[in-house]
Amino acid sequence: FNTGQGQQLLPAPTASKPQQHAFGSSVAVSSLNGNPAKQFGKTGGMGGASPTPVGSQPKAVPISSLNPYQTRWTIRARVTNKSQIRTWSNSRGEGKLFSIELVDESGEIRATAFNEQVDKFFHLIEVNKVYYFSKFNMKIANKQYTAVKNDYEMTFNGESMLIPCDDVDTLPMVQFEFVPIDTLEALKKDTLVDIIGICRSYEDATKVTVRSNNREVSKRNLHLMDMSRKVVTVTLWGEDADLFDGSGQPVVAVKGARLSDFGGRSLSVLASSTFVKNPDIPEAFKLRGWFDSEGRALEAVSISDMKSDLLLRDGATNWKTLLEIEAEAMDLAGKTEYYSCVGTVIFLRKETCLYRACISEGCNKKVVDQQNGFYRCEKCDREFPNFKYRLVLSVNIADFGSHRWVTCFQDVAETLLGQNAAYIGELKDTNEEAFEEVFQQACFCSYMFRIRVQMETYNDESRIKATVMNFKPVNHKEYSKKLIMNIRNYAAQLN
DNA sequence: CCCCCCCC
Repeated sequence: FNTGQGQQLLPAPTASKPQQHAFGSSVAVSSLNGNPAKQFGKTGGMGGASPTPVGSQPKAVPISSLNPYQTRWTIRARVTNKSQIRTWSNSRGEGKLFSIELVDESGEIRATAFNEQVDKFFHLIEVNKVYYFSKFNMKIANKQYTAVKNDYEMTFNGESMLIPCDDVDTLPMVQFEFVPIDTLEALKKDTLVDIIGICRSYEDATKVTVRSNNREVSKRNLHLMDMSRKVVTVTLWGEDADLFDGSGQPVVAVKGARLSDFGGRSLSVLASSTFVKNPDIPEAFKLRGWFDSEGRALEAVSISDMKSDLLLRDGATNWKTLLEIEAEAMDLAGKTEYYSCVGTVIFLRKETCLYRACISEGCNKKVVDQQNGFYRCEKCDREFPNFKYRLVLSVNIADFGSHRWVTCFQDVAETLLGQNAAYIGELKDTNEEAFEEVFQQACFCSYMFRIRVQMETYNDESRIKATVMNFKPVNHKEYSKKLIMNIRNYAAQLN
């Protein structure tokens, strides 16, 4: 067993970072998989080839001192999270993996095991237990995918060793860095955040069918409120959704929830997130006290059910240029994205914008002219003596870098054209000049658009399907501010 | 070497 003692004489690059004591809170997590590790005690190595000599105690360095340039070290850390085993298959190959999250007094780090290492180590590791870890590979962590606060990650290899250690009370539990709910609006979509709130209310679990794989999965929304007086909707998935009991308005803490821009701002609890009900931490007690004394009486102001026009506010969300939308559509693969963009209407496809729709309430299906004064709706399986015009308007919008066809349905198209569908239909049938005029008026106007983008595939050919959800006139003051911010950000990237 | 995490 190598203690890596020499390493401690070297400067530890991150040991003096304030982050090591910046952790707000620490909590024990109950293990989700009842999979007790064998207790080899201090003298037996697990997984490694060489046993530890009797009576010797590995000398541990702080997690915060780990880096890719020093390899002979041992850390002593508590396992605060352990994933399930997952398989993957992509162009670079396939395999299986699991990962764990480790905490000591100095910080935290994630470790991932692949393939043979999964077979060797998965069953030996138990959540909340403390182990000595040595002989791991180190690599740069991709912060995009983890809420664990470390620049590096450990990877299990054939030499890796872990030795169970009697629990050390001084070792912290899960580490949170909570952000107040009212600050979520300013954060980028997809950011991973730690959140704590009172579960003020919660919905029943429902089944949803996942578009990409046609699988059914449970989901359940919770509504969390914190001392910023704001409420955010947090979605649980699968078994977590089915098993959650929110009775008694418990405190809920999540490490590594993903920020979405649905409804404004909402959160999704991922498989990699750590979810804790009524955590034993000071923030939870403070929140409980605040809620019981005053929070409960406050009106719930949600950041997750913004009116759609508010989604066009700057900072609300996901601004892109048309080029960026196009570039990102490539890896959309069956998923849906929402973007905000500024563009100018450069063309309207007026010839095909109207269709004759079924008049029964809420149907709107296209009807077939029976040439006998009646119009047949296949969906309703009925014939009617009349129809109503509805709009499906293809609009070409342009910005400085690109242009794109987008679809506007009924209400959005009526607003864009400044006339209702019935009137436009009437003009088409009776006054071609006035009909033309409507479209000329609508052309070359600039707007802030909220656009839904999906990748559609017809016989092996993919194309971008874009729908305008809503739009509003360009607020030039707001837009200029945003452009100036972009320039600052680009300049910062160059440095 | 993963990094999918779903739905409105």
